[in-house]
Amino acid sequence: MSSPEVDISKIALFRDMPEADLDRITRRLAGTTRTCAAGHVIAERGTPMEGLLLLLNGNAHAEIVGGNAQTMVVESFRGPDAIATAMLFAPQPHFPVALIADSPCTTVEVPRERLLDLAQQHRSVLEAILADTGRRTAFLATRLRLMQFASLRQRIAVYISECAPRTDRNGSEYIHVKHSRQELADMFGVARPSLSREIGRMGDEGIIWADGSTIQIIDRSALEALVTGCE
Amino acid sequence: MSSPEVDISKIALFRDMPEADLDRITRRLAGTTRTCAAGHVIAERGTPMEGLLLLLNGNAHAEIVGGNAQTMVVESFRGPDAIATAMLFAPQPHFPVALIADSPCTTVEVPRERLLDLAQQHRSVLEAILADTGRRTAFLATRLRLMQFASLRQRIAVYISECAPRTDRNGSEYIHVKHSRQELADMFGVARPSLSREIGRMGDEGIIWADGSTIQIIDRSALEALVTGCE
DNA sequence: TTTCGTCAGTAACATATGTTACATAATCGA
DNA sequence: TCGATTATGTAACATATGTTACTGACGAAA
Repeated sequence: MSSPEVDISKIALFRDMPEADLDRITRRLAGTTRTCAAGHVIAERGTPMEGLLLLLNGNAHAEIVGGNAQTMVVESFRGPDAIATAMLFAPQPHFPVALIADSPCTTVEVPRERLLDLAQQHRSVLEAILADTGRRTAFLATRLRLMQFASLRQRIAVYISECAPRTDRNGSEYIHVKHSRQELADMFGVARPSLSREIGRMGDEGIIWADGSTIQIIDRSALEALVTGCE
Repeated sequence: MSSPEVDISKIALFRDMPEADLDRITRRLAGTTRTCAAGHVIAERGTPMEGLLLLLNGNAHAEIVGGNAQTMVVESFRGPDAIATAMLFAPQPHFPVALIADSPCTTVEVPRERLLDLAQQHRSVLEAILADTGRRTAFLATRLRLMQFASLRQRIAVYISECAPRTDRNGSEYIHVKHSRQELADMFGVARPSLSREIGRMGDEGIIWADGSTIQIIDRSALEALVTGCE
């Protein structure tokens, strides 16, 4: 393990930090990286957290696992990024979700005390940590509201309107879906056939038209009505 | 508005702060308190946050409001306490939930920059803020998991087993429910008749026996099986 | 006591989503 | 190109919960 593999300068948390400090941290972390093959579990739910987990490279996602095989994907990460910032300082810090590698991942841990030192020394780090935890809290609260009060149809509508649609020459709007139906279903927290059925119905009613990874927006106002209905 | 009404020394966030600093903050905040009558809205969802909201006295609760009349109570606060710590430093800080006064409330706001200063000066404040945000994130994640993967019956079982039961002379365990059925239903995020029905069924099956605000645990192992089934 | 309003239980029905199974289409490797 | 695997659409049925409406119990006010 040589130090060049550790490059934390691209992580938003350390964006405004003096280079000297970055170097010091990097040197300390050198040789403590861990790797994880694609598809494997980086951390299960409940794993105690000793420090801040940095995803140096590779992609991963966080998922909530139910009693049965059902899962819900909560968030996706592309390295380099800091993971689970918010939980690190909770009374008994542990991963609230399972963390799965989507591609080969390299990770490293910054000890908690070290991070606190940095936050006190550098206002930018302090603000970055707090901004990050705030962002994730907002995300979870929104997610909770959507899961509780929005129908699957509404969640689909929200998703589509968040994917910036492109307009072709004929003036019709369409989006390109970057996920399989199973992945979409996991993101929405429903079973795959339920998603297919609902997309089918929305097609029957002339709201959208789905063909593979392309979804065309037929009735934009109907779509917007669905979105406003749950915000 | 005289300063004695502002007493922030009981707020966990400032627990370990030197008295001199406490006094300084208190003096600054004097005269800027706001009051809110019972049942009224302290802050709607989406209200921009300028600073940290301190609930000096009174009780309040946070609720997520759906498109229809449905609501879900997310958290309850008893003053003095700090509210929505986590959101304050998000990119565009705003209340992710609605905040409702349960009894007459007095609140005051600590400007964000002031709080950042304190966090940098006093490690205890820094740790308290981070611990608080972490705690709430964990809470939301757990809540999300329960709402997504646990049936109403399981959520009832979790609730009951979290209410420390008392054992009477005959050895039977019972709990005292401090909420009306409507309040319980709101906490579970379901309609009141659905809750009644499920409690009734659990009674039929000999798991619990509910009589008004008293719930007796008949079959503790069945209850525990429900709880383990969703963790 | 009577009356009125609130709370809680219940039943009938409506709806959303899960579950299972199957057929077809798409993709990929040999 | 072929066969195998995987992804997707679809249908029939099961289940959980929402919705509405009614009833009785209880407590406060007249």
